[in-house]
Amino acid sequence: MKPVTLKDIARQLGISITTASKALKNYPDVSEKTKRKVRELAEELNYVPNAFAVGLRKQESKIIGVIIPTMVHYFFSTVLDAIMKEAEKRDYMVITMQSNETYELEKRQVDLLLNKGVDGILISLSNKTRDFKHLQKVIDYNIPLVLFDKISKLVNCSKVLIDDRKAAYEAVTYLIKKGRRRIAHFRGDLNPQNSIDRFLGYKKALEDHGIPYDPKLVYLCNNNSDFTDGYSSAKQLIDDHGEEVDAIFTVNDMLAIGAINYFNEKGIKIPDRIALFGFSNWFMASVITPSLSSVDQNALNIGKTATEILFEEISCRQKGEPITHKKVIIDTELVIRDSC
Amino acid sequence: MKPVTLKDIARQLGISITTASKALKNYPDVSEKTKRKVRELAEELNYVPNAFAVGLRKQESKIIGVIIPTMVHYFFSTVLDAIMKEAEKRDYMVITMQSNETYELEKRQVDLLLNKGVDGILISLSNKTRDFKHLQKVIDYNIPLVLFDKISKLVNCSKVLIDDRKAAYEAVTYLIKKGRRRIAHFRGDLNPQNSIDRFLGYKKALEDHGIPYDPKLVYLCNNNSDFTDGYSSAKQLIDDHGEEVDAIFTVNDMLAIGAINYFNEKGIKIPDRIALFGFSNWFMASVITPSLSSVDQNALNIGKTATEILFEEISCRQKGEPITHKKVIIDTELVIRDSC
DNA sequence: CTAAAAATCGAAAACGTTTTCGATAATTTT
DNA sequence: AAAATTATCGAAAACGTTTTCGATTTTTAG
Repeated sequence: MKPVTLKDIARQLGISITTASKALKNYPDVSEKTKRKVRELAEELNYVPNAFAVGLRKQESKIIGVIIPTMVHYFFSTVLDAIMKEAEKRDYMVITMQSNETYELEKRQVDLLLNKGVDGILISLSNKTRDFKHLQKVIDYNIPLVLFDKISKLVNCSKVLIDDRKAAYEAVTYLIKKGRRRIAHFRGDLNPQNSIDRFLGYKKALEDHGIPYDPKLVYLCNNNSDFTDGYSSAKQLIDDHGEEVDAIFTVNDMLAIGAINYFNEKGIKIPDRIALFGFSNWFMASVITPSLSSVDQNALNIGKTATEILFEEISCRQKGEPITHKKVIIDTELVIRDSC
Repeated sequence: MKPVTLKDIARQLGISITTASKALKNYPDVSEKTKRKVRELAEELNYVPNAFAVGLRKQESKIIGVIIPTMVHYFFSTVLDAIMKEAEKRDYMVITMQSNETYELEKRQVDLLLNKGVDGILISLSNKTRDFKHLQKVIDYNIPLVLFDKISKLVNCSKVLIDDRKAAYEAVTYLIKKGRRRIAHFRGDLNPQNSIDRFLGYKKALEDHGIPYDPKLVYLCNNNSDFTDGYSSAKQLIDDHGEEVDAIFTVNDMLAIGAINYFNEKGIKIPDRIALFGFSNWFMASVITPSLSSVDQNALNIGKTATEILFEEISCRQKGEPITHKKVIIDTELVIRDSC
């Protein structure tokens, strides 16, 4: 079974391919009668335009590309969900690629997407990306590009992100308002800007409320993909400081959950003896006992906004209008649960 | 900045487009000297073949399509991870679509993928899909199709799935071997075959070990996307049967975790007083306290195998060889943790 | 040195669509 | 009835690649 082409329709109706094409596109120089006949036959034969031919001719693919560090992650799969739904609304399809947190893959995937002729690209950068030539290439090719979540200030394009520093500040301030004074922080790796900003927000909240910042209360947790790191850091924290510490703000929910497991095991009461505040509002935060307070990143909104901006730029480009880049900060929200 | 074409290369070297193309494709009727010159210039100019033109000419897209009910789900995002990695190995890209568990979307998305000229399609069917004309269309178009996880016996194509009945049988048998006698079952909706099979496995395990099947111990949980259903069913179970019940086998981990939350709250000891066994081996199962025993579905293996079969069929089709459909059962594994 | 064989190249068609522009036919105006 | 206008159509080029096949040149064989 071969797909139906304009040629088939034209031949059956005894008209030219040109007229058939124009009839379907509702050109004014085709009679109503012919238009009707063409449309009816096209419907009957289930005609769909060949995407390669259209792409070749019009230089547009109706596809956008997305590159994320990893798929298997509540935040990213949620963002992707929003992206796909926005794309679908506009009859667009989405090619997704995983950089696996490596620069080489990310670079290669940008090339692949460009060569596929995608009409726009969304990227959340890998932690290891320090060089931006691959992104400059996208810009040089005049393909709309929007960075989200993991962005870089060095690239001249639209960006959608949250204010990590402010969000962390609010979370820690909440703990302080609840009477906590010795607040530890489990911070993340030094690379991604996010964890630095969250740390800075933590520090600023302490200072603004007259609580001295104590570096001995900050623990570096390198391995974010596992909750054992949170577990062992919690143990270390108790060993180091004993009864003194009354709260922990963690750079993500995984670490907090590791800590909760440790405290549950040792019979250390949450939140009475120690309170916890996570970050990301992972699905799991609502499921663990006690449930975990966390900062909601509004992943759906990030995905939706980034995609909307991308399509604005795509439409500008098609109309030949100049493109103005935007930087949008998505609001975060404190979700308060039993852990504090 | 315009992409480089064969024409550009040909002109700069004073040769024909034909020769340039053949040089890059290593045809035997091009001299080594010309080949070298073409290849060097192509490298220098960063030439990449236009995907539309290649697609139009060769009738292949180097893209496969994937339709899943939802992206935001540990199982599906893991399968997708495997699919994307297998595709990448073969220089293929993946277009993903979400049916959102509706037949209409699934049907529409199949059409969109076909019209995009994808070289193959992987689908995990929506719960609501009862009609398979859209899949028959794929087969009629001679596009390789592989169903995974949520499959249908009525479609003549390759399939990759687990043996739900056997897996449930093994899980319940494990509980019995551990001395449990009154084993309840939280079952899922009636629609997807999976939950029926898991129920049947549960029932058969009881019967094979001389434990009478008691329908009063089976609870229907409709809402799988939330753990409140597991919570309330656990409460109901205790209200109905009190001390009598000593284990629960749940159709998924979400329900088990809801139940754990209830038992933790009421001080009902797990596994002493009641044991639990989940299904899917969700990431969360290892994180909750007590950690949850579960059936691992081997999502990575499902994705990998399905994709491998798809590419085999794609390659057969290209060579004009006949395609033989396969049905592969992926092994599941009991992951024993603290809940039993 | 000629004939046959081999090596090297390029013209042209094809994939299916879109769009420009010129041609013809039908209609209206003078 | 002739001229001008309008309505309707189709030929052809273009998008960039691949592949067939014929043409030319070079090499080898006789």
